[in-house]
Amino acid sequence: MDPRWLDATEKAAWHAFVSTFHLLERRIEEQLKAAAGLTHPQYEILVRLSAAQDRQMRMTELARDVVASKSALTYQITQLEKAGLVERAHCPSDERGVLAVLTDAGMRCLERAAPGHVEVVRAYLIDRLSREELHTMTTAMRKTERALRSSH
Amino acid sequence: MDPRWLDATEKAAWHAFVSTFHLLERRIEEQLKAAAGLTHPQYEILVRLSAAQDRQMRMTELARDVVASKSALTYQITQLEKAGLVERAHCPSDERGVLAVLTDAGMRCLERAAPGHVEVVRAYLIDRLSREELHTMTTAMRKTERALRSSH
DNA sequence: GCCGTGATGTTCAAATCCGAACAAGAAGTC
DNA sequence: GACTTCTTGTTCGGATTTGAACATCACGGC
Repeated sequence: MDPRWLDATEKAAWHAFVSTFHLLERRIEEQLKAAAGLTHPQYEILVRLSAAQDRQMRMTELARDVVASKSALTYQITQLEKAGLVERAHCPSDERGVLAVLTDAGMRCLERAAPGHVEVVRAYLIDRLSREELHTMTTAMRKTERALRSSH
Repeated sequence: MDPRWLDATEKAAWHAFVSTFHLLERRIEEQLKAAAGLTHPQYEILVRLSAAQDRQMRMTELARDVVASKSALTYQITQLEKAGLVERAHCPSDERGVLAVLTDAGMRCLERAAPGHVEVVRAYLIDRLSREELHTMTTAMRKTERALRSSH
């Protein structure tokens, strides 16, 4: 039986989605590298930690949040630790557990990088969309996110 | 002066966008690897070539289309060449130019992988959105894409 | 024609990501 | 308590990406 191919509208939607993401990702990497010597994954890690209770999070939870594999997170936390932006700590409630803790230097680094980052996200995405469009996009993305997270 | 931070709605939109893309990308990689031993970038290359005049394209143009760096494309074309899915040819009109040409084996490989790929894109994104949502998302993505492409 | 500027594609080292394999601890069952 | 199963985080090898440097060729002005 023949698969249901994508029609022109659907193809356009998919293609625009993928291309735009990659282009935006590039611009973001460029900005973060210049402003604070960070990669996007690293920046995302710092953001989550800064928003977390006591500025710390379990490795697995953090990996889920930033959508990274466990090994990728291990690598990035090691890098951030070398840079003095994050520290590892034992988890009191679980002997196996490791906590990633944001240091003061990490917080300052984040504060230095954040304004320029937000600027880019605004300039190329957020500020170009109406409130209506923004809401629709969020709804759409959430549907897909839920489906993907629940099916694994 | 203080930057205009993202409010809750904007932050939700941005976060949903990034997370969803990464999750979907993972699922796509998984499907393509299982179905045809391809990565997503490789699949995208085959798709463009299959749609191009004479199933061939200049390296630079192809790189722009799939949003890859020149060196990344060189690497992937080499991989696809080893697999017999693509061949390199001299460009008649430009002595420096290189043409990537889709082989018959490449076409067959694409035909084998495509149905399952479309299935995933449908199941997690396209079929979950109304025609209205689809259109809004495309418009939104295009605005950003244009802005990013024109500014570099 | 010649020179300066740009474009094209490749190469290289370094950084990063992934997945599988692994050791260690938690959690549930009997 | 002993056993099985699951979870946690790391390690390792291999694959991929990036950006800079490079050689080659195209193109415009003069």
